[in-house]
Amino acid sequence: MADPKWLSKNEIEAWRPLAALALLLPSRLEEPLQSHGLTFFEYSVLVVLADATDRTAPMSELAHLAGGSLSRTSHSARRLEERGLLQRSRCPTDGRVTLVTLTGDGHERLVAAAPSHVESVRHSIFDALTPDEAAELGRHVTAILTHIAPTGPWASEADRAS
Amino acid sequence: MADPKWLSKNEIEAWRPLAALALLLPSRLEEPLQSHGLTFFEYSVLVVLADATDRTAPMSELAHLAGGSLSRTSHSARRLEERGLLQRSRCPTDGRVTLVTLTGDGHERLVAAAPSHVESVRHSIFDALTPDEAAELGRHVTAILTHIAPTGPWASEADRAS
DNA sequence: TCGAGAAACATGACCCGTCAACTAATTGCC
DNA sequence: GGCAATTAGTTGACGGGTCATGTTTCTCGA
Repeated sequence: MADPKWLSKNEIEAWRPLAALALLLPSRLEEPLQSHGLTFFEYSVLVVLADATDRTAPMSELAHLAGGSLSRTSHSARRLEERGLLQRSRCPTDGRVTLVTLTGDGHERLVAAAPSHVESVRHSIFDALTPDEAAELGRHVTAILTHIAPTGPWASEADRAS
Repeated sequence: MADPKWLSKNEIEAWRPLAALALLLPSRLEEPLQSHGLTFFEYSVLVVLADATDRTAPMSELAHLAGGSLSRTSHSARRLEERGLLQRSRCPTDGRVTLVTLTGDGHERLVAAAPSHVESVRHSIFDALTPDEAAELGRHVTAILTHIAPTGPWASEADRAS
């Protein structure tokens, strides 16, 4: 129990459900978007673009904000472009970067898919918790994120300033 | 804000990190096992078998306890059998079920891989939280699991008795 | 008892993500 | 200015998961 090589009983009781959730949550997130022809990651990409100024972002920033690798985002962006939901273009000031822009169709698709996604999130997460519990959960998860990936978009301004 | 079709500000603050974690955690779980030639799901399968009586379980029960679909588990079991880490056999009393048994090699592989996995979990999760926070997190996540998948292995005895 | 339906797996096609190259553009440095 | 190192993206091969379908075995009722 005191052996740091193993998890304590309390840690196991916290870890098991978290592992189960990590295995289950992805499918729960894909499910409501599936009927709209979107992956959760594709949905995340569209959300990031919709929030960006001019609905445009460089590929790298898009990857960073959407939480995917550059390769994954590039593949995804190519497929979304083939379906007309976004558009890629060369950055005029830096020939290396690809600018990704949300199209009108892309925005429509996002607006169409959002309600069922929100409904699913609400039903999956918040129906099971009180507001206080949800806030606690958010704080703890943020602490984990900050710890394992300090450079993520959830980083505080102070961290990013470095 | 009061519109139930959208998430409240507080809910968004809880949801965003959770979504980010759902996107990030899988890769963090795969990483330490990769050098041992195991997927996180394969690892979970081996863990379930190691805990089972006679290190054997029917395919369906294995899928249920490991948190995967039957198809996923079947594919995974076939590949693990090809690598000699487990063995499939026909159940003598019911010809439909496939019994899956952990081999000696499989157990060795599991024992070899476990420490780095545990270390990773500890570093990813528990180094960022106090014991009390970890316990809270566990309770909240369990509440979510119970709510979205009441038939899972985390269900209480009372639920399963129905 | 026998035949329809259900249960338990297996399988193959397809899609997605990763990893490892590779290309192209830019920056830095001497 | 020119060349090496860095940055940004792309691409293709490969492996794993899902979905739909097929197969075998069992159950249950008439």
